[in-house]
Amino acid sequence: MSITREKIIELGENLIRTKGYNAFSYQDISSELGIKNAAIHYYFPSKENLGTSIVKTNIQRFEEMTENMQSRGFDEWRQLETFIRIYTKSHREQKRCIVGSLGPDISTLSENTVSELRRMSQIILNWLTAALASGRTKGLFAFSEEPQIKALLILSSLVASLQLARLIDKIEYKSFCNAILEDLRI
Amino acid sequence: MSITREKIIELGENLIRTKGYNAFSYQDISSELGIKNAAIHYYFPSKENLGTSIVKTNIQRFEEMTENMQSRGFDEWRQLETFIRIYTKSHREQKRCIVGSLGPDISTLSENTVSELRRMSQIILNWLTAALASGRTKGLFAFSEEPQIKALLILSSLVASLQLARLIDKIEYKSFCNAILEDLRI
DNA sequence: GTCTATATTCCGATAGAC
DNA sequence: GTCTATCGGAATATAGAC
Repeated sequence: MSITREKIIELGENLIRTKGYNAFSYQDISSELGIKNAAIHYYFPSKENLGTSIVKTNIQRFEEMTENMQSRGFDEWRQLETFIRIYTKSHREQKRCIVGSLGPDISTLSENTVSELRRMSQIILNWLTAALASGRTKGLFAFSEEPQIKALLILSSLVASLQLARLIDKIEYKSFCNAILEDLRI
Repeated sequence: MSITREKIIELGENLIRTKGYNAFSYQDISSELGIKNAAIHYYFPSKENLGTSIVKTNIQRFEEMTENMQSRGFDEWRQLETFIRIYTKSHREQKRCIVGSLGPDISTLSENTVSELRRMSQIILNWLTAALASGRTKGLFAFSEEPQIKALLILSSLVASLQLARLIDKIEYKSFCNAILEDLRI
C-alpha cells in the first residue's frame, strides 16, 4: 500500500469531516501533498472511489475498536464510554463523524458510496443495540424503550450534537455526553 | 414582493433540504422557472444572499408557529407534539430541516448566513428549553436533566434522525418520535 | 425592473510524458 | 508505476440588453 495513497485517504477524510463532501476538491488534497490535482486520479480514478474507500476505512476502524473491546473483556458501561469518547474527541478537533458528514449529502453520492455508508450506519447501530440490550440484561443499564429505538436515539443525539455544537455557543459538550450516560444509570 | 423572488426562495429551500447547499446551483432553480441562471442574480446577487434569506424566512415561520400556539393557549404537551410534527412531515417528504441541512456546511457558508443560522438554532433551542421547563413545573413532563441539556438532547435526536432515516432501513419513524414523547411522560 | 449574453474561475477527468 | 499537461463542462458572477 502506497504512502501517498494513505495520505490521500487521511486528507480526504479530514476534508469530508470539516468542509463536507461536495465542498472539497482534489486540488485541496493535491496542494497539501505538493503534487498536481490530476495525480490523485491515479490512486482514485473518480471522487466516488475516494469517498467509498474512506467509508470502508472507517468501517474497518470501527470494527477493530469493537473487537478490541470485546477481547479485552470491557463491560457494557466501558464499551459505551469508549464509544462516546469518539465523539468528544471529534468535538475537540472540530470535526464531525463520517456518518454525520456524508449522510446529509446522500442524494449526491454514488450508489457504491451510499451502500458502504448504509453498511457503516447499520454496523454501528447493530453494535450499539446489542450493547444496550446485553447491558440491560446484566442489570448495568436502565431504559424502557426497545433497545433498537434507544440505540437510534443515542446515536442521533451524538451525530447531530457535533453539528449543533458549532451553532450553539454555551454548550458544555461534556455535560451533554454525561447526560446520555446518566440517563442509562440504574 | 415579487412572485419570482418567492419561488426562488421556495425552490432554494427545497434544494438545500434535499441535495444540500454546496450541491445545488442557480441553474437548478432557473431551469425550473424557465429562465436563465443569471436571472437569479437579479434577485439574489450572490448565493450567500439567497442562503441568508432562506434562513431568515425559516426563522419567521418558526416564530409565527410558536406565537400561534401561544395565542391559542396550547399546553406544553400539545406544543411539543406540534413541534415534532414538523419532523414527521419532513421525514414523509424525504427532506431534512434547515438547521440539519446547513449545519454540516457551516465552514463553507458566509459570515451572514452562519450568523442567521446561529440565531435560528438559538431561537429553537430557547423555545424548546422554556417549554420543557414550564411543562415540568406544571407537572406535565418528567425528566431529571437541566432543561437546556434535555432540549439539546431532543433537538439533536430529531435533527439527525432525518439524516439517519435515509441510511437505516427498518426505522419506524413514528415509534422513534413516540419514544421521545414517552420519555417525558410522568 | 427584469432578464440574457458572456466572462471567469474552478471542478473532475482523460491522455500521455517520464 | 507515478505524475503532469490539458480538456470539457459547470459553477458563480458581471455587464449590459430590453
